[in-house]
Amino acid sequence: MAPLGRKMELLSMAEQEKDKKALYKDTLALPRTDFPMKASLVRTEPQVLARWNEMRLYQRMRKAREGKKKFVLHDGPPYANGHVHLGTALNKILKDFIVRSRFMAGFDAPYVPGWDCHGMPIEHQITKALGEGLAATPSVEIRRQCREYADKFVSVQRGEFIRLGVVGDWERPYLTMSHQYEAAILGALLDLVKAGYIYKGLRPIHWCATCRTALAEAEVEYGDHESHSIYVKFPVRPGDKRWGALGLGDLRNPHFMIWTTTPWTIPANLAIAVHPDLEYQLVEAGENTYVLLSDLVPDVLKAIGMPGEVKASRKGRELEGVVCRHPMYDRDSVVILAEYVTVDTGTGCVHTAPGFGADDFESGRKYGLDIYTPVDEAGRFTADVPRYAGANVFDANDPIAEELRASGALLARGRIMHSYPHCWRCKNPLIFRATEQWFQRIDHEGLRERLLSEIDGVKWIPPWGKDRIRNMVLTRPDWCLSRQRYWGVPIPAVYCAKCGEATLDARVVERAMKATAARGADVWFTDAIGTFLPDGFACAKCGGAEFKKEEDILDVWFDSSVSQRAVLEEDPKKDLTWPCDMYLEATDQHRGWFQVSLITAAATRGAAPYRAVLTHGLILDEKAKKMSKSLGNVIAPEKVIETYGADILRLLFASVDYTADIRFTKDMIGPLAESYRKVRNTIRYMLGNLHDFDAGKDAVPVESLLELDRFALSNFNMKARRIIKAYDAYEFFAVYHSFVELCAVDLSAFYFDVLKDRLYTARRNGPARRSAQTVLDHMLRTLLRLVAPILPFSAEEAWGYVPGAREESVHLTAFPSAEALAVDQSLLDEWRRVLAVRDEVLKPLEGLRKEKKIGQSLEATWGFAADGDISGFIDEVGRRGIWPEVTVTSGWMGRVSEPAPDALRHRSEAVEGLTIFVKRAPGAKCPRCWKYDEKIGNNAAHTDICPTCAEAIADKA
RNA sequence: GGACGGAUGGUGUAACGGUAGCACCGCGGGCUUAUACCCCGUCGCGCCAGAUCGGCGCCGUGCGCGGGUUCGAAUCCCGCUCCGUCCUCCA
Repeated sequence: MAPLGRKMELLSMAEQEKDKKALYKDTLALPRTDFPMKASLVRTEPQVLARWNEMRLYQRMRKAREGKKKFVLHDGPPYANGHVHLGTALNKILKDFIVRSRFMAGFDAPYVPGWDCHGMPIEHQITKALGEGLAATPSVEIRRQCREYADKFVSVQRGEFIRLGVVGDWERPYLTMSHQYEAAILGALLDLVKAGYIYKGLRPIHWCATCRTALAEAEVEYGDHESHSIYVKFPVRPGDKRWGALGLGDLRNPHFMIWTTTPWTIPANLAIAVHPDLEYQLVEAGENTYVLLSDLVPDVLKAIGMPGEVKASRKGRELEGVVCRHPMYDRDSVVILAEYVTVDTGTGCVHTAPGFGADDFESGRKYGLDIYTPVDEAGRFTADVPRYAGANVFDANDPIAEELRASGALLARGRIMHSYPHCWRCKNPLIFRATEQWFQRIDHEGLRERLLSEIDGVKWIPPWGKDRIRNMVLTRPDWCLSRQRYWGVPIPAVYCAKCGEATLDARVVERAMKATAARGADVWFTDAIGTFLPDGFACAKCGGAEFKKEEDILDVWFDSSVSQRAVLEEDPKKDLTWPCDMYLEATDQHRGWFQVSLITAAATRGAAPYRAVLTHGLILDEKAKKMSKSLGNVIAPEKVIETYGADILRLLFASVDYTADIRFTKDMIGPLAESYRKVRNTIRYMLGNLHDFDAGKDAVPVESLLELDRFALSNFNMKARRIIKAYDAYEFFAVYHSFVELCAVDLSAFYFDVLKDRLYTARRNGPARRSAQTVLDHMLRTLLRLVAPILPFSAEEAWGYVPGAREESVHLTAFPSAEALAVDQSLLDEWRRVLAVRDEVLKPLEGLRKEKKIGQSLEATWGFAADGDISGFIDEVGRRGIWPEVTVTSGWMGRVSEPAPDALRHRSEAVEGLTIFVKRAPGAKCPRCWKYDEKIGNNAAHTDICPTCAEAIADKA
């Protein structure tokens, strides 16, 4: 241990050193800025929002591009129910990236957001709240409450979208429940009616006999239910030609055997379905022969308690067209083919009642069978059904089974527990029932082909979107437009009071439309039917003059399909265009909004309403499961915003490939916030070093820039171009990655690091420092603009600190033009080699550090030995005085023939024939610039600093 | 079941059919003139060596699996697995 006195002496020397340092520190141009390193986005973002609101940013942006080429992104309306979730946030943020970046690319990019207001989820909420009172509540009152509910969430969501930084016309969004919009819906319907697209047809739906209403899938609860289980035989009609052709004439008493859990549907049986590709066996049991699916023969024989003998077998396909006799009535039941026949339950011969089952209905359609639905609203058999007319269908199960047994048609009977649909409200079991609905034809006037050719003309991003929607359109059935609901736009059809004939008349629709334009769609419910009927209106079928109003409303998809008309076409300010430039929604909208909009537009306007369609994936949780409220795995955007800020969420959405589904996990946010900090500090560093720079006065012309600066500028411009190109292609993840890499690698790790010495120690207003500042100023202003669409809050905040003249908001500026981003390719090529050499120098410097011979690189110097091209190159670059700056060393020894004994040698692998020698730099450390110099003290005025520093402060101190 | 996607290190994202790269995280070191910042190294696991360059073992080796085409495939082809969307009156 050193004696005490010695220690004190050391201390005092250290302090002296410190004083000296402090003295010269004042002569340095260290970075200075008030732009905080710590973002505090949670606090600052609302302040930025307030400023935008005050300056009316959106309106200013529009004004700034008045008369410029438009880019119209048409907003797909989110549903006005509940709070914004991550998926909606992703959608709106991507839209905002586009609106802002198209604006900055020079387009006039209006954005009118909207909401989908009608529909089930809201009605569901309201009717649930009404409970028992629902039946006594007039429909207009239910609709009023729905409207109120929608209104509430429109304002909730509007606030949330604004908080995300989404810029747009929030003062006049469109609502599908506005009078104007509702009238536009009827306007579209009117066009379709006139053109002959609309017809009335049948469709099977879930029906609650107790509530006497149709149910949506969301209102259906699946729960255990004990059903009957019966096996019933259907005799093949004697002398049936198809059967005869099978060559099975010697089999006695051929029957098809079916199994069902709903005996009450037997009266409506019209067919028996078999699988075309499966094998069926003809099994003799007792007096009869039964057609059974081979795989199920043992099970069935066991169920009916009879031994059997296989006599023959046939493919299901061969059985098509065989005619059987109905076991209860003198009627046929024909054998048909269906893919949905399964091999795990029943007999492989499926009882088919087209009026009472989904699959049955489709099969019935396909085979042209009657959609026979002899059951009324209350679930009672109609007069059409002998012996059971008026009976509740569930009550009829036993008597029907009994009748079948009595006639010998019943082979076995039991009970079965299985999952069965129930009514969400009254909890009673549901029936499936075909009902009359309004449809839009898809094959009318060649519409389907026109849809397909329109699809070809649209740009789909990503490209496979085209195949997806194409295949959907290719096979989609007619569009069922009616819904047995309250909350929507009514279908202004009328029913003849006398004969029940339904009529959808253009004149009536037109009257309804006009009244709706003035007072909203409620008019259909409030006004007398007579006000909608033209003079002398009579039933086309029976001539009756008394009518009842249709109570069904339009599918809400029809509402949103009309937005291209209601919003784009009827825009009162003429900001928007038809068609628009882009629709942007999640991939599920290929079936949804993209498709319905296309159908309505093509049918009523003859073309697609969009030029391009961009789709994104859905948000998944960490286990790659879809985020949904029912799974309880949702992360609310607010959570992210409250903790990190909207810019972080936006950055995250920018960083991922949105074309695929996006897995969203908490641990994604940490690294993201880190990238953000990197970018923020890069910006802060530039701000700090421009505190005394005014481009107007101090900028250096490009040709006079130092070579390093010219290289950095060129390199920067090249990447800036790449980023702008990525914006043009809507590849925000490419923007993000290029941007972060540019900040971290090109700027922070190289240019800024190397530049420090010059910025801090060179003469404040000397050409060397001004040269660097000129480039920094260009970089800063460009960088902020490039990042503005993705980080609008931070970019704006930083913009406020940029010294010198600037626009009021970064969001009122444009991306730099190509000319402003000049690239000197030969310089870049040359510097690629410079940087390669630099990397080779850095390696042995690290070795010196490890040996504790140096701390900072400035404590070292280096030389080289080389042969070939590289040798001349390094010499040549050295003559321009570039090496010490680029490697941050004190001086440069040049070519070394005999390395000093204390030098560290590094033979390069990357650059052939190159060896680098590094060693501690000679001389003393200049307390001002920290470089080592042998000439310290040569200057009389400043005996303790190096000549360069003495020069730098000559006119100052 | 059908249509359409997705599957690269802890995370995100790249690579004309020819060395698996970049950023972030983590870990180690340096700087204190970007002062909770910045720089460098490392980053499948383990071991050895040492002025420096490094060496060895094991597993991975394209991280969904298995085949094929090719001198050579992450990249092209085929089959399968898992996940997602749609086919459903949720929007």
